[in-house]
Amino acid sequence: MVKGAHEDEGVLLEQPDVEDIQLVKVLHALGDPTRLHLLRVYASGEQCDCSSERLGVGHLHKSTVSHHMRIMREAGLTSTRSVGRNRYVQLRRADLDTRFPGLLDALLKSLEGEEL
Amino acid sequence: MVKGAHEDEGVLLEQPDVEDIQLVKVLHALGDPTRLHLLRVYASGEQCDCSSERLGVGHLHKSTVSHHMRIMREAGLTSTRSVGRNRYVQLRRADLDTRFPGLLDALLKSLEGEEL
DNA sequence: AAGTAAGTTTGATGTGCGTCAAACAATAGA
DNA sequence: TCTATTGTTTGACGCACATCAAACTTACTT
Repeated sequence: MVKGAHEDEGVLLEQPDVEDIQLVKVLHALGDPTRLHLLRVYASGEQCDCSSERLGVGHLHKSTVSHHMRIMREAGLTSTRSVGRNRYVQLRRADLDTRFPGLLDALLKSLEGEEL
Repeated sequence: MVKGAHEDEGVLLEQPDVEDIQLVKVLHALGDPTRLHLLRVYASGEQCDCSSERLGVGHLHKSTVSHHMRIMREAGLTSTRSVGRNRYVQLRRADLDTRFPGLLDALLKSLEGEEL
């Protein structure tokens, strides 16, 4: 229904304002192999459905994945839209670039070819 | 004794090789307010004596500071030389730039004006 | 040699985290 | 209206971590 894609619909889950994003929380959120992997996934795919083998976290319980996504969202890394019974997650690239210029790019570049 | 400064003397404490520095460990090491503060200190002062009010961690026990410095060293962030009964710590700028180009600069820039 | 100073190490403690399982909520489809 | 699906929430468990205190090591000083 509606259209084929999911542009702007859905309800945004709670997330910190740009100016409230704290570096130490961002780094803490990324100091975990699973979440660092998820960062890479969200950086590749524009936005992405959650809890699935497609995220490369099929070995984890869905509640665990949900937990990780909450931490990333509350750290200000990701933005989640709830549409229907799906969640669409995307990186807050613009916000992160505003708050910490160059950091995200450096992180993603550092992540290339990194084993987790 | 010897000369006035401490250029190359001292014994290097154990630290990972450049190619063994893992991003996730670096980020985990920096996902803590105290260690993020220490990063800023080591970035300013070329190298620096440890365990003191001068580090801005006077509220912590010396063993706690030692613990944090060990974690940063084992993550590959810092290099520690033991000379006499002092430790001299410095950022592994070149190594970090080799391993993760642009990351350290972005981190330090993001750290400017950041409250911890 | 004795004492002092700088750090590390070990042990103990409380807290937070990653994980799973089960229960719950909300929505889509029959 | 049932039923299945998607994801969150809560509780429990084990493990890691930040912290302090005390003991230990090493080295400078007198």
